Amino acid sequence: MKNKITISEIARKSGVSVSTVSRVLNNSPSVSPGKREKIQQIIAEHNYTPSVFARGMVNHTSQNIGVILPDITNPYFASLFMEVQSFAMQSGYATLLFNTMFVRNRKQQSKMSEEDYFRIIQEKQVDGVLVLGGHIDKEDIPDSYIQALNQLHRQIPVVIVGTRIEGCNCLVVERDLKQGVASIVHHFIALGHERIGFIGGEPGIRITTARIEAFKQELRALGRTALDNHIIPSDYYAPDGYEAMRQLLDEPQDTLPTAIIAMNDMVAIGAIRAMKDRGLQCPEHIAIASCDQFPQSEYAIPRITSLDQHNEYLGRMAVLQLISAINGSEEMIRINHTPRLIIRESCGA
Amino acid sequence: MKNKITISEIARKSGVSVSTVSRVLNNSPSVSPGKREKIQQIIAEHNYTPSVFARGMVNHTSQNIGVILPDITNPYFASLFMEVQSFAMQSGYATLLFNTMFVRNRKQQSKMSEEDYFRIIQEKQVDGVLVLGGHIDKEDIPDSYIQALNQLHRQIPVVIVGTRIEGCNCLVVERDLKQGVASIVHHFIALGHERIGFIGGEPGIRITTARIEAFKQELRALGRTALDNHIIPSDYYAPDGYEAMRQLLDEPQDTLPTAIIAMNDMVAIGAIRAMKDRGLQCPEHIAIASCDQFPQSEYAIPRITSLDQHNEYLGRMAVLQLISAINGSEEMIRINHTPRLIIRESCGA
DNA sequence: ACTATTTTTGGTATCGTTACCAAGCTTGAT
DNA sequence: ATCAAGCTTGGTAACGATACCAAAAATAGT
Repeated sequence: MKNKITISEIARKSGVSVSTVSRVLNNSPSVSPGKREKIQQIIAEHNYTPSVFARGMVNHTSQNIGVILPDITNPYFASLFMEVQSFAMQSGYATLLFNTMFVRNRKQQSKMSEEDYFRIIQEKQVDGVLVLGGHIDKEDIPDSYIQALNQLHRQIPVVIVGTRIEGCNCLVVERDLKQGVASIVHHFIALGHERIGFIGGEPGIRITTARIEAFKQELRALGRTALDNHIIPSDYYAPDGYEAMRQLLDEPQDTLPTAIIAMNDMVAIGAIRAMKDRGLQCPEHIAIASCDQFPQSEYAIPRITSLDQHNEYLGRMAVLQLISAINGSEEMIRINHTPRLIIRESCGA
Repeated sequence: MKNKITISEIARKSGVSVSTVSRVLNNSPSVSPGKREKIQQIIAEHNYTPSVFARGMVNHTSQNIGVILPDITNPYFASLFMEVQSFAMQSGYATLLFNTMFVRNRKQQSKMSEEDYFRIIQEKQVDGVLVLGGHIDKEDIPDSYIQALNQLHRQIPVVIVGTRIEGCNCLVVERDLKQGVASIVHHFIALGHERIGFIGGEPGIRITTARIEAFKQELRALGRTALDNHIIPSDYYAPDGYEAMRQLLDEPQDTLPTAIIAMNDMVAIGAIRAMKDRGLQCPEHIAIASCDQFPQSEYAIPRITSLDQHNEYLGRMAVLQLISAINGSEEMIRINHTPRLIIRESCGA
C-alpha cells in the first residue's frame, strides 16, 4: 500500500475539522448539506477511503469473515462457498478463504494441522469463522481439536456447517444426513432392486457413517438387509469411486448388487468408469444414484441420478447464523430442507 | 471479537515494558534470554496475539492479498486458486476471495460491476491484488475498466493472470494461448482428420479469439482451412458445449467435422453428451480434444484427451510475482511452460 | 432584543502496536 | 578506579480513525 491520503488531509482541504469529515463518512445526520456535499466531492476527487486499520482499532471489527474448508476444488465446497461469499458480501463482509488440505491432487497433504489454521485465523482478527467440513466431520475427533475450536469460539463466533458435536460450543447449522439416502433406497426398492450397495465417503467420517447407517436402517425398515461386502467407503473423488467399484466387481458375480448408492457424483462417475472398463453398462448391469449433486451430473454418460441437497440454501443460512452471532444474537437457526431426488438415466428410470 | 488482551497487559504481567514485549514478538535479538522466555510463556498462557489493526497502523500492511475471479465453481479457477492460496499462505499471506459472477448457475448475474469490486478491494487494505480472468479477458475492454485497474494499481500492486493489455500498467503473468491449440491440431492432422471444428469459449473474450486464431493459423500452416460454420464459441460450461454441438450437428451431415477442439473439459463433456443424444459416438463419429484439463476428464466416458496447462505452476508464479511487487521489486517474471497434450480415448488414439 | 433551544461544529482522548531515542547496566580495557 | 563500548531496557511519539464533550452558530420563542 503506497502513501494513502488521510482523513485529516481531507479535512484540511475541505476547510473543516476531522470530526466533520468522519461524520460524513458515517452518514451522521448532523452535517450541514452544503458542507456534506463539498466534503463528499473532495473525498471522491482524492479517491479517499478510510483506513480499515484505524477503524478496526476503534470498532474492533474488520468486516471480514474467515472460511475454513478442506478443498475448494471439490465442487461441493465450491458451490457452498460461492453462496457463502455472495451472501456475506451482500451483508458487507469480505471472505478470507483457507483450504486446509491443499494440493490434494498431488497427494501431498499440508503439513499444517487444522488447529494451526485456527491460530492463524484468530490472528487475522476476522469477525467470525465458518467451518465447512474437515476434521470436524470425524467420527472421533481428538479432544485437542475440540479444545482448539472452543478456544477460538471464545474469541470469535464460530459456525460449523454439518452436525452438532458433543462438547463443542460453537454454533451449528445442521445438514440432513439421512433423509436423502432414504429416498434413494425407496426409489431403488420401488424399481425392484433387491441387492443394493453403497460406495464412497471417507471411513470414520460422520457423514459417511451416518449415510451408511441410514442406508442399512432404511433397508431394514423395508424388510431387507444390506450386505457388508457391498458397502465400500473410500473417499470423495472420482478415483475413489473407481477403486471402490473395482473392488466390488471382484466379488462373486451372482451376488453382485444390482444398484449402488454413491457418496457423490464424482464417486459415481468413477464407479461408472470402472464398470465400463470391465465391459459393464450403467444402468443395465448396475444402477447408480448419488447423494450429492454436482453441476455436471446432468451431462455425464449416463446422466446421473442424484440428490439436490440445496447447498445454496445451506450456505446462506450459515452466513446468516454467523452474522447474527457477530451481532450478539444467541438464537440458533434451524433448517430443514428435504433433499430432492433428481431422477436421471443412471438408475434406469 | 470479544475483549482481547493487549500488549501492555502482557508487559505488566511480565514485569517489563511494552517495548520489550514488542521485541519478543518481533524476534529482536536484543532481549535477555531469561526475560524472553518468561514473556513467551506469559504470551502463550494468555493466548495473546497482537492486534493486526494496531500493527497495520504502523506498518501499513495487512498480510492479506485479494483474489478476484469470476466463478470459483469453475474448476479452472478452483485449481488455480488452490495453488494461489497455498503458496500465499506459505509466504505468510492470507487470501480474500471475491467471485464477481456469483450464482452463475441461477443465471442471475451479480448486479455489481467488477469496478465496484476494485473499490471494495481497495477499501480492504490488502497488500496486493490478483486478477484471474473476468472482464480483463475481454477483447475490447471499456476504457473505464482499464482506468479503474490502473487507479487501483497506483495504490496496490496488481497482478493479472492472462495476457498483457494495451494501456494497463498492472503486472502480468502470461499464460500460453496458442501453443496448446497448435499441438492439438497437429495431433488431429496426424490422425488423418481433415475437417476440424472448434467449440466453446465466450465470444469476444481474448482467450477464445486467441485460440480460434491459433487454430486457424495452424491449419493454414498445414495447408488446410477452417470452415467458419465449424467454429462455434458459446461459453465455458457443459451446457454451452452441449448447445454448440447441437448447433453443429444441424449442419449438413456430409461436411461435418470429424474432429473437434473444445475450449475445456466441461465443454467437451457437454458436446459428447449432445452427440450421444443424437445417437453418435465419440470418438467413432467425431473425435474431441479439450484445451483445458479438469480433474475428472480421466474418468469421463469416453476419457477426454486434453491439455495440461500447468495451472499449479501458473498460480505459484502469479503469487511470486505479486509478493515480489509488494516488496518493491519491479522485475517481471516470465514463464514459458508448454502445455502438455494428454492423449486419451476421446480422440481415438 | 434577549433568552432558550436546537443544530452544527471543533477539540481531544483513545484504540494497540512499532520506531526511535535516551538511559541504565555490563563488561573489559586501561 | 575510570571510561568507552557494547547490551538491554524503558518512555513516548507516531499511525488514522471514532467517540464524546464542549463550544459556536443558527433558530425559535417570548
